Amino acid sequence: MNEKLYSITELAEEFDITPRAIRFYETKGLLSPQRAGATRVYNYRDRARLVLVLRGKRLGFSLEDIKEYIDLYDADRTRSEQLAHLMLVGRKRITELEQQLDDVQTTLAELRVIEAEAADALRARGLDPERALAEIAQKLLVEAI
Amino acid sequence: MNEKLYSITELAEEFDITPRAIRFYETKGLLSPQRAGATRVYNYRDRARLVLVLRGKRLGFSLEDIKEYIDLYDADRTRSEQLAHLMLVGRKRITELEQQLDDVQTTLAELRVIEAEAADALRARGLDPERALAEIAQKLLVEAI
DNA sequence: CAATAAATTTACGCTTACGTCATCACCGGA
DNA sequence: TCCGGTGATGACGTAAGCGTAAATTTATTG
Repeated sequence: MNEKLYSITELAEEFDITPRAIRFYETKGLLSPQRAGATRVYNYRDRARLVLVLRGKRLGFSLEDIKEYIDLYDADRTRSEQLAHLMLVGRKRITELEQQLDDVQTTLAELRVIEAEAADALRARGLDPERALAEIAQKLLVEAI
Repeated sequence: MNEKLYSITELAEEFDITPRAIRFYETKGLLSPQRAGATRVYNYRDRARLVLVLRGKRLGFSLEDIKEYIDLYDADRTRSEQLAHLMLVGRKRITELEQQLDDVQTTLAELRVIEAEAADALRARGLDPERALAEIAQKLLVEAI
């Protein structure tokens, strides 16, 4: 059986992004699908790279940083020097991410306190926080139309 | 005793930001210091608002979100609505950060695999990974000069 | 009081990550 | 053969959050 292929809009819909974004990632060297004529055709490897790109974005990385990260996977491992370099860069990234992990946890703790305080304040006014939340979410939705 | 007052540069230096940033926050309605003639003069309340702004930024909120939060104490909407809105925005951010936490951990695991595989590959070549690492780090350092 | 230093306003610039046309080509179906 | 849909390629637009002059006024200091 042939491997599964995807069109640009199929991928876009799957990940809830636009074809424009996918093309943009390509101009930045993050993707490089085959072409059938001029039409882009994505295989599972391209799809996997896209997944990495989107995860990097959620982590708050720039596309340039993401490119460096992805390039680690594809790094040349034939020369000892390259392997050592890979270890070096990998360790650096690990250190950075460990710091980020710490930051995120601290921030999360702080946000949970804020949320709890807001809920308390609403209850002190005789309101059910969840209901109040649902109502304002609804209101903002309506206003947006 | 009169309350303590601050110039724009004093505040800027204290919080390690630029006067330009502080003026920018003002144009966005986040601060509204008194004026002595044309010169901005900040009191402790203005300073407290600035602290809130910077905290909000640390937590990853937009200046617009931060404005909503700060206006909690001014209220043009009802206070309950503001509180509910705060909860809403806070929860959204919490969800994002929880996802980030997950992503960071996944990425860390992957990087550790890459690092370990590189180390193995080096050992398979009869090299000590730590030495190889130290050597290439040294080499890159020298090249940088 | 002259020379700096500090502040103000105005306004254009910059970067990242796309959004949004406009124009054109191509492919399959009625 | 004409049409609708999909895709491609420019190219300009946009939003956030300031940076960076430039031109001027205001304060401070020797």
